[in-house]
Amino acid sequence: MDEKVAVASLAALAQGMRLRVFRALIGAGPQGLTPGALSATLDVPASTLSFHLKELMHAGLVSQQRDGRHLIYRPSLAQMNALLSYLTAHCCEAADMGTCAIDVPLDCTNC
Amino acid sequence: MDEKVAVASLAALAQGMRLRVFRALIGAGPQGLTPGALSATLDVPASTLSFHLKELMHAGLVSQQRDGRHLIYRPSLAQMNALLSYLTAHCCEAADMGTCAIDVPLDCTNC
DNA sequence: CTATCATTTCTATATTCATAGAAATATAGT
DNA sequence: ACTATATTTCTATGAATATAGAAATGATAG
Repeated sequence: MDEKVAVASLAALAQGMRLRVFRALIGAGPQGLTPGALSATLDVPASTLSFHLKELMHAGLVSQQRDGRHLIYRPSLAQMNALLSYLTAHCCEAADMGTCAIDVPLDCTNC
Repeated sequence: MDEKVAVASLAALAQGMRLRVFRALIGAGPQGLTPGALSATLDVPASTLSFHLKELMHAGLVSQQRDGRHLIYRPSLAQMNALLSYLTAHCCEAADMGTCAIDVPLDCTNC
């Protein structure tokens, strides 16, 4: 994960509708969801949803697979993990307080 | 953490300069850094830096404390933890694959 | 090969954001 | 009080983004 990708990923999530889409996919897990299901659940026009799914794809946060005339979108858990790690990496490194035991999640109670 | 706050937090981090500022603060840990130090390290004009610090403050991702004529900015680890939890909550809940053992981080290898 | 369904791309409009110079504010030392 | 230092607010300009209707694409069944 480099800064460019991290910024793109964060920007992808930094928008109400997209965050709802992504969380719905996280909730669905590996079985994923179709745009149709998302559109119905989240009550959003198909074209608007498609715009947001494209943003999430571009950021690498979701993947797409065709199944007949449906598309299945799934969360890219590896990419999400990489992002979380990037955000919390090197926590308290400059604080010279000995080892900071945490990595992800970032509790840092012992810093 | 609610959606509004999550979006604001993500938007605060979804910008190159702000992400660099935040990561520098994460690296510094609880001892924090002054705008002067950040400005020098990141090679950014004071006014631009101030704009970004204000955004991070608004999002609740950093805190501010005056120390003489310096200000000290520190990362708000609790807020950051809340954000990470929000992003990864309910992972695979709809996937009816039994318990998904993960919380944060989001490994989800057993989903 | 036509009808239908699922989804995307095109298009336009309205809104929001990043940058950095210059001026203003706050604190401390003399 | 006066000066120096640290930091913020003001201001203007240039650039990026969200929305949703209408048209286009891709896939299947009859």
